Amino acid sequence: MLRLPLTIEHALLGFMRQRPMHGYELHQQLSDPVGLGLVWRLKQSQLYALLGKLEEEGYITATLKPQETRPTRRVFRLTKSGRDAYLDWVKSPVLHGREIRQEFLARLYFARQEGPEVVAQLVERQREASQDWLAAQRAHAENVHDAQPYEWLVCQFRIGQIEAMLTWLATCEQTPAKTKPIA
Amino acid sequence: MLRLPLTIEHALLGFMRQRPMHGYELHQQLSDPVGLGLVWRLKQSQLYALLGKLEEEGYITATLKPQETRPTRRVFRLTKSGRDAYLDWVKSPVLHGREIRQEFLARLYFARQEGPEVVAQLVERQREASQDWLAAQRAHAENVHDAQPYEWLVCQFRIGQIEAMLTWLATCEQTPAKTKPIA
DNA sequence: GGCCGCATGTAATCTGTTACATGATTCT
DNA sequence: AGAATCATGTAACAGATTACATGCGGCC
Repeated sequence: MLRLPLTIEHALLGFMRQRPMHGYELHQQLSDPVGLGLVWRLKQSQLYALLGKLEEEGYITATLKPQETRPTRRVFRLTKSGRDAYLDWVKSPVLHGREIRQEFLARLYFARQEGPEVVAQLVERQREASQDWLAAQRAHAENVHDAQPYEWLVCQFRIGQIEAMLTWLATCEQTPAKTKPIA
Repeated sequence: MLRLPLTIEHALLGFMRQRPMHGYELHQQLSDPVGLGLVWRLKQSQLYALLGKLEEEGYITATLKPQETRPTRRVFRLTKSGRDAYLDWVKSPVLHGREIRQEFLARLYFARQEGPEVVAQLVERQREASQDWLAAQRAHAENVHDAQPYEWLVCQFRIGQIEAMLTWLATCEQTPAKTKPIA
């Protein structure tokens, strides 16, 4: 399986997994002010560029849907390769603290739509990764305590951020997605 | 006073404030593994590009220093405008949570070299800003609690990060820079 | 009549990264 | 002999942002 860099491309795949969508619709989904729009934003032109790239690389295919009065839509759907890349992404932890704000929150968004098991898996794997970071930073902080006060402060900052994240991860598991009313 | 975007350019000014430096030396300072290298890194080519820009915009001036066996150095020093921009920067809080990891830690690095009063001012102003963020996020979290669980989780995450930051800010003030031994 | 929404993009610009180029000196 | 350090950059490419282009329909 090909591997995209861990970026917003996967979020696009995530939307197309819900159902086939055209560019304009994807942009609206992405801009939802109570959804992914909270953590990531993308210019329209950039979106079309990324869709072109995803198509070239075989993660999605386009079919034309002529409209009566509007311009013809290009509707994109996932290929097998796109589905695999997405499913791998949505369960994987991020590897650096700096990626949590956007990348992890995006994964969580889609994991919640996949269901509680996927959320649990994502959260658990992220917890393990984060605990490793924490241990490393703590060890490092001890070594440099007196000799390198600035480095120590940087460590302390990171330790605090990671601890807060671990606490928060627990609440993620306990916060279910809105369940659809059984109409 | 002209205003640069809040970025690494100011850190370059900060080094040149300590003493005039040439490009290669700036790059070494910036890459110090127990100093700014912990939070920001810059490619050599990018550094030279930024120095050119800073010179064009009048924040620094260059003088040539021929070496005997090595290539001639271009030594940069701050202009009045560069000094002003730096001094304003090093005392100002960052305006978004995402800027703390790099931008704030960089300011702290230089504030510590300016002395405890500058650290105190930077920390105090950042605390005020962060407390405002915190209040806003808390208010928002209450409003969306049941209706928008994902948005609520995003809020909770931010609240946790800001709280951890506020705790850490206190330790910043209490951690003095290495004092030079009175040789 | 003028602006907003729909739906597609292209072109120019800016920014940053990677790689290359030069050439002497000191370290292994 | 070969690698690393000193010291300057340039050139080519990749990525993202900004602005522009088109054209119809509905709303105020």
